[in-house]
Amino acid sequence: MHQPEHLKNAGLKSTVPRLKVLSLFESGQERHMSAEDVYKLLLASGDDVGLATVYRVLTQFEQAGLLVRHYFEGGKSVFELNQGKHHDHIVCLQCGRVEEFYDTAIEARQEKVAADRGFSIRDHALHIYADCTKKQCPHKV
Amino acid sequence: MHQPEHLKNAGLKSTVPRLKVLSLFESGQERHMSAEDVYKLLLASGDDVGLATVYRVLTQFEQAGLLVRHYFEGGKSVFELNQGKHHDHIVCLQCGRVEEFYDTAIEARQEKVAADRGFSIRDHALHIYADCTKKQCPHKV
DNA sequence: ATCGCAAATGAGAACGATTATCATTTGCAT
DNA sequence: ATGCAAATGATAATCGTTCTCATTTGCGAT
Ligand SMILES: [Mn+2]
Ligand SMILES: [Mn+2]
Ligand SMILES: [Zn+2]
Ligand SMILES: [Zn+2]
Repeated sequence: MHQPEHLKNAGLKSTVPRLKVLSLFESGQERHMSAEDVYKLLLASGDDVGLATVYRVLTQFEQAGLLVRHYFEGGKSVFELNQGKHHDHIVCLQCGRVEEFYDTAIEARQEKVAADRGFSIRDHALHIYADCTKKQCPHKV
Repeated sequence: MHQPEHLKNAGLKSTVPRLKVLSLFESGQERHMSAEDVYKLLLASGDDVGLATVYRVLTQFEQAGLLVRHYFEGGKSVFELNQGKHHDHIVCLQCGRVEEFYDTAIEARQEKVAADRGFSIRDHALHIYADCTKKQCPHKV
C-alpha cells in the first residue's frame, strides 16, 4: 500500500475515511465523482463514512492537489484524481458520459485572447455539452 | 416603449414584473446579473417584485431566448441579454469584472475535437479565470 | 367600461447541495 | 499505555433555487 505516503506528503494525517476516499478514486472504477457519488459508493461497499466527512476530505484533497474539482452544469461539483496534466471535458447530454481531451491549439489561442486583453490566465474550464453519435451511448443509463 | 412587443413575440403576456426585469437588462447598467442581483436592483429602484417571480421570469426569458444563462463557478447562475451572437467569458478573479470574447479558431477547433470523438455539439462554455494586469482593475470592488 | 377566467404573482414552505457546530473518537508522538 | 490535537459524524444551518397555493391581474369577450 502506498496511500498513506500520499497523504503524508500532502500534510494530511492518514485516517480511515481519507484512505477509503483516496482508494476509491485510485480504484479507477469511476473517474469523475461527486460527493454524493463517493458517499454512496463507499456505503455500498460496506465502508461507512459520514457525508460531512466526505465533503471535508474532498475539499482537503483538492487543496492538497490530490484531486481536481470541476463545476459542470447541474450544480454539483465533480472531482477526479489529479494526474498532473490539464485537460478539458465533453459531457454527453444523453448518458452523462464524460470524455477528456486536450487541444494544443485551443490552449494556445486562450493565452493569446487573454494576453490581448491584458489578462494573465490563472485557470480555465472548457465544457462541451454534446450528444454521442456512436452506438456506445446508452441514451439514459 | 417596445418591451411589450418583445414579450408578445416571445409568447409571454406583458405583465408589470416582466416589464421591469426586461427593462433592467435593457438599461445596460449591468450586463451580467444573477437572480439576486436583479431582485436587489429592482428593490433599490423602488419596484418591488417577489423573488420567486424574478426566478420564474428569468427562466421564462431564457426559454424564450430573450436571455442567456451562464453557470460560472460559485454556484449561482448569471443571465445576460441575448444579443444573438455567442461569445465566451474571461472573469477577473480580483474584481469580478467579466469581459466577453469570441475566437473563431477556438470555436472551429471545438467542432473538430467533438467530431473526432463522435459527438455533435449542443452547447459549450469556455470560462477563463484570470487577473487583470491593467490599472483599470479595482482589485476588490 | 365591465365581466370572467386563465395566467401570473408573491409569501412562505420545501428542496438539494454544501458548510458549520460540537460532542465523541482516533491517530500518533511521547 | 497516555495525552491531546486533529479528525469524525450526526445534526443543524445556510444558500441558491423551486414549489405551493391563496390572491391578484391582464385581457379577450360582452
Ligand atoms: Mn477529467
Ligand atoms: Mn456575456
Ligand atoms: Zn452518450
Ligand atoms: Zn480585475
